[in-house]
Amino acid sequence: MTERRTSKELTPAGRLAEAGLHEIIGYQIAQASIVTLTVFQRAAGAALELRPVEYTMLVLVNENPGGTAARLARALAVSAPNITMWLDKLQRRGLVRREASETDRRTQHLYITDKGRKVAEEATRRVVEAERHVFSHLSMGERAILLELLRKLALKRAD
Amino acid sequence: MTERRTSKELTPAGRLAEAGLHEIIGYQIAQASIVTLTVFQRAAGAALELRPVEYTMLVLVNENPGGTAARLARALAVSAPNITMWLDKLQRRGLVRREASETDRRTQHLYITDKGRKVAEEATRRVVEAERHVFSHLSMGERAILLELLRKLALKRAD
DNA sequence: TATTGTTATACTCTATAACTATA
DNA sequence: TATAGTTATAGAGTATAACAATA
Repeated sequence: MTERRTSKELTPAGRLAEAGLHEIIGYQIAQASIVTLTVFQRAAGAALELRPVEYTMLVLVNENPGGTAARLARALAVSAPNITMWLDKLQRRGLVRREASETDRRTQHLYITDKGRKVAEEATRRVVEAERHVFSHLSMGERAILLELLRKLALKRAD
Repeated sequence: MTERRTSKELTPAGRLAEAGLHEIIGYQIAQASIVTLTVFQRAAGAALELRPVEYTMLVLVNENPGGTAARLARALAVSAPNITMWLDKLQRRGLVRREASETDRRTQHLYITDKGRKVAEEATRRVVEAERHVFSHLSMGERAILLELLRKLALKRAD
């Protein structure tokens, strides 16, 4: 009676009943992130020695030259001491550069280096390609809708 | 030129340009999970002293009485030593119960306690209510589609 | 040989507080 | 007073290997 369940009612791995979690967005997001984190790690993280947060930082610094560490920390929901640590790591590897501000001497402006840009672009190529492959069971339309709804969800973040 | 961007092209928090990440599912999932983790923590985690993984374990054990720790670990992508630690915690609080198997003496069957069931149900009530409120800018249809697509995404997990 | 579960241990990452410097 | 950034430190969570018991 409880054994003959359709796969839609079972956990993606482990085959456990999960009806009570079916409508909980947080659970489905967590399950989905297991996949996306694995995809990132295999496609780009391992080869380029980048954590997800490091990759995101690189891309954001690349697209927002002169941005500050504080804004980066807000965008990624990472604490101030934490962003310092990650920036230290990226700077030691020569991927980003810190520059003292002339107008506000407390802040520092962030810039990506040529090396950093190459790494970021290579990582993006790899991730995009890997996701295209792994998620090929979703149509282009479904992927577009998913991305749109995820963005809408994330808009609920406190600024 | 680069300042007057529509909010759709900026990070949900911090207001940084993110065009290069726009089509990356992993990034959008990560941003969305910042929201859902916060919602969980505020609505249920803090009051009931439950981590997301603990809540999920409770629900899955409740729905799969007699299931084993190994299957639970697979469902949650948690390592074996890790599931032992989490089960220890839940058992110490009297929320789950371990029972030696009679057919396979290596395994142990997991059962939720009455206390554990109450906690799980209370947590679910709180999370469902909180998500309904926080994500009210999504229509019922949009939420249904989002859940369906997330499930489809998560199906790509290796078993 | 492979699997279940546990212990031991080191490592990564996070959270908090305290501090400096500046606005 | 508030903010940007750093340092110090403790704690949470994870990963790995090694192990015992069983299949």
